[in-house]
Amino acid sequence: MLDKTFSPADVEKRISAVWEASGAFRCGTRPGAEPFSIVIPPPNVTGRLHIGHALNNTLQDILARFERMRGKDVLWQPGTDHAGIATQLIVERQLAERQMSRLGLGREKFLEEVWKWKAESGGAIVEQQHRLGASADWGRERFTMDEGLSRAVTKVFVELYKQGLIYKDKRLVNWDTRLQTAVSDLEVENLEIRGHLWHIRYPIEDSGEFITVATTRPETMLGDTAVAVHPDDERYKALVGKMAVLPLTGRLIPIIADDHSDPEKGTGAVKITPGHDFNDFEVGKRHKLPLINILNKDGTFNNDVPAPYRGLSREAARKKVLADLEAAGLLEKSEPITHAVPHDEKTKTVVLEPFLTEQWYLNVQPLADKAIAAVEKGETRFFPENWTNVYYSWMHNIRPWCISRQLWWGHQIPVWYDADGKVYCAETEEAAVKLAGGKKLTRDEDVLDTWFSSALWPFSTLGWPDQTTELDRYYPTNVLVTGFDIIFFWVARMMMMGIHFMGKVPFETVLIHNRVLDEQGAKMSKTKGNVVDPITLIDEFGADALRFTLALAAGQSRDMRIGPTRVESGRNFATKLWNTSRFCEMNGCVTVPGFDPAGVSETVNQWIVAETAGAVLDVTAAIEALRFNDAANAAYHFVYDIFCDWYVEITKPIFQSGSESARSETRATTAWARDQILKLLHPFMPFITEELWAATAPTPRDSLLVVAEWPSIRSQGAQAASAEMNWVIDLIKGVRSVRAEMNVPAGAKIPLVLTGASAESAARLARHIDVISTLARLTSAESGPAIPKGSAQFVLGEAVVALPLGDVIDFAKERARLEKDLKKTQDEIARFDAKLSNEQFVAKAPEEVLTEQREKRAEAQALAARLSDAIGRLA
RNA sequence: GGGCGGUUAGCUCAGCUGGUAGAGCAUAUCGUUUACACCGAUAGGGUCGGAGGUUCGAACCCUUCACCGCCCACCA
Repeated sequence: MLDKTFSPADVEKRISAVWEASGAFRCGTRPGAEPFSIVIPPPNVTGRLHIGHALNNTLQDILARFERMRGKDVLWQPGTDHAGIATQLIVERQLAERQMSRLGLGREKFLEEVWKWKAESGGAIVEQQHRLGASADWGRERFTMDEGLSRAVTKVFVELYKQGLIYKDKRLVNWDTRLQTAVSDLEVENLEIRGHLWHIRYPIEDSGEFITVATTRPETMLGDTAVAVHPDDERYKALVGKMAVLPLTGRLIPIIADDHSDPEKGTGAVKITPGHDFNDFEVGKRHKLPLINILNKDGTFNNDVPAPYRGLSREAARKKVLADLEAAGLLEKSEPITHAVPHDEKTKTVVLEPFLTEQWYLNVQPLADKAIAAVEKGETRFFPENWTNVYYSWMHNIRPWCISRQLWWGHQIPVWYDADGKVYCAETEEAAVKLAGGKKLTRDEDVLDTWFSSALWPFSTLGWPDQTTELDRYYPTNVLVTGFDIIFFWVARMMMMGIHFMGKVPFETVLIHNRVLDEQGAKMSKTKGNVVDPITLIDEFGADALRFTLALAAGQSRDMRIGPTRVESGRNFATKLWNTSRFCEMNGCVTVPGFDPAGVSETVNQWIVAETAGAVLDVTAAIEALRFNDAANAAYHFVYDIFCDWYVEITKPIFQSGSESARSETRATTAWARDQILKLLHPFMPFITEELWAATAPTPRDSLLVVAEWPSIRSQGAQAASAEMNWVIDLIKGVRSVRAEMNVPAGAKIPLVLTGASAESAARLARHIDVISTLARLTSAESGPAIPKGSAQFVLGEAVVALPLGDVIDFAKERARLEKDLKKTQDEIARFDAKLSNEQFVAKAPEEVLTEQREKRAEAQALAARLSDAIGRLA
């Protein structure tokens, strides 16, 4: 017997264990079956599941479970990412709390600490994925720093190096002054902030004149090596070639002409600081200017600036430079402006500086060309399609990828140097030493960008570089499910690496899902404190409720809003499902082995079979089309509006007073329909459906629901049955509506007379009299020739339904109600007439539209006639 | 500066190839009839952001404007 209420917590825990023990999530157990594979976007191993993950994982799980039920050999590949910077930062912070430091520990000890932290916290997010019900092949879980994946990383690096695509270069990078590592362009976020534009006078050598430059970063003037003006700028033509005296340093710097200078901006003269500005670096190269580095790695000023500024932070230096310029009378003015300043994309802090360092770069251009072509050829498709443009625009403007990081946590670069600094790139130290002819070598200290290993995920997790059977069977994967924020970071790079190393795109479809916002539509962030924790939601409402809510919200728009009130309605739906299953159980609706839905003879059963078949088609088509919201909606509508509201209600009088054969057929059909519902909902709500699947069967089922067969239904006589049941439903609805408007007490039973009815309608009434009487609360229901006095009336098809209410009826009210309906109908007719008398419309509209309009007009006409007839009879 | 989304019922959103709008939540009224008050019945509620245009016909196509949001860019 099912409990009175559904308690998700107990059930989820138990069912999880059952699935795990059954091996249902394992790939490769269905040898002949068509493979279907998805790789999970690996979350940060030490992270926590956030609502975005919950959405992402839910959608993947829906696909995995759906395809598994359709008989495919499903591999959903799970795993986690080492997340270099984020993880290293956390561990450094923890060390700081214990008065220890990374540098103090040294590389080896520090890495031990990180591994320890990974071991401690690394299970958490995977545990959370389990709680969500993720049906990944957990036995195959991978970590980007696993031995096998590390081998893939090394091999890829070495190959790319040999191909000349990886090289070392000394140029400006985005330097994180806090972590003291390079970061890639993608990790920089330009944020608008309020600042000032300072106008500074640079004296011209041997003259009393000045040239005024405008800058938002006055402190960098200490590293200026030129002033640039536009070649065509008449104001400054005479000054080109002269020297300016750089204030505070006394250095002489040339005034040069360069297109970079924009006469419209600032003063039209721009200070050039090649060591600390990307544009100026280029200008410097063009004009062979010296490059002065004025910063230490931590962002403080170094010894190449005049003594008073040495050791100052950037902020302090700015203050002092401005004060000193002011004192020297060289600060002309400052105007407040808002301008974009590079921030660290994760922490939103101003820790980045353009900084001259030597780094490893990957020339991605040739890989990008192939990756673009693959999408153009349709080998990989984005869904929704408009994300293709985002992919293209970035790929078309791709720049060399800075892949080295000055961190310790990550894949150490497989490069060794001899005493002369000569490079030996090899997969192992032994191989490098061999290359070097036995010389003593030291390894490159740096590690690779985290995304370098993530880029290999679709094949490294399948065993590459070994030629495994999994690689053969599951690559390329079918669909990648991810958010738009990592199209560049991850999707694009997987495309490039996949094509380059596997010769094939890594996935056929890229499903870009919504970004999750809070209920007010704000981006969730820890600082704002509006983060919705999916685990809290699961605790409160159950995993099924959360999943269903997420699926329902997963439309094609860019964002979705999620919060407790929405999940609550998902919970209510789960409860509904639970309760309707209890109803089935209480009425002895037990699955009948070998039940043939096409063989039922009761009209209502034929109807529910047809409706079920329709729902199966809708849900199936929607999931296939990756339209999760449509799929969830179709299932919801069927369960709620068709099964619970009508079928179950209609079966009540049958169970109570139907014939033995009708009752037994209806029991079997109800059980069957409930089973189909459990199947349809399983991808969305796996726990409760699996629980009900077992609990509603008197003897153990042939299989768990998770591996049950996805329904495909044929039904017969559907159209006639549907027409009949829809007529019955409309009749009941009509009565209920009149009762409500006439304020007939809910407890009061009333008689019904069907007048002007066709033989078919009369027969329908007779056939379903029990059902109609119960659901419409009638004392009697019969066909009759005339409308009794004192009747409320409504039109049903060709017939008029009369409800003789006697004293209860309020004639004024009834008249008003009917007149309102009549008015509405007449307006409709007028609209049809206007249309149909429009020659243009008649001439140009397609025949079927015309016919349809004529039919609708005729219907409305007939309805109007009956309504006015009814009104006439009231008098 | 370039690009992309969005603007539909009080709120959150559907509306796939053009035939004058749907759901959930919320609201109102009624309600304990064999599951379910995490419920049921009934009802109200929209000039589909504005303005033009194409069309017999536009929420849907085109132009333009407005507002909101996102992404990219070498914005001193």
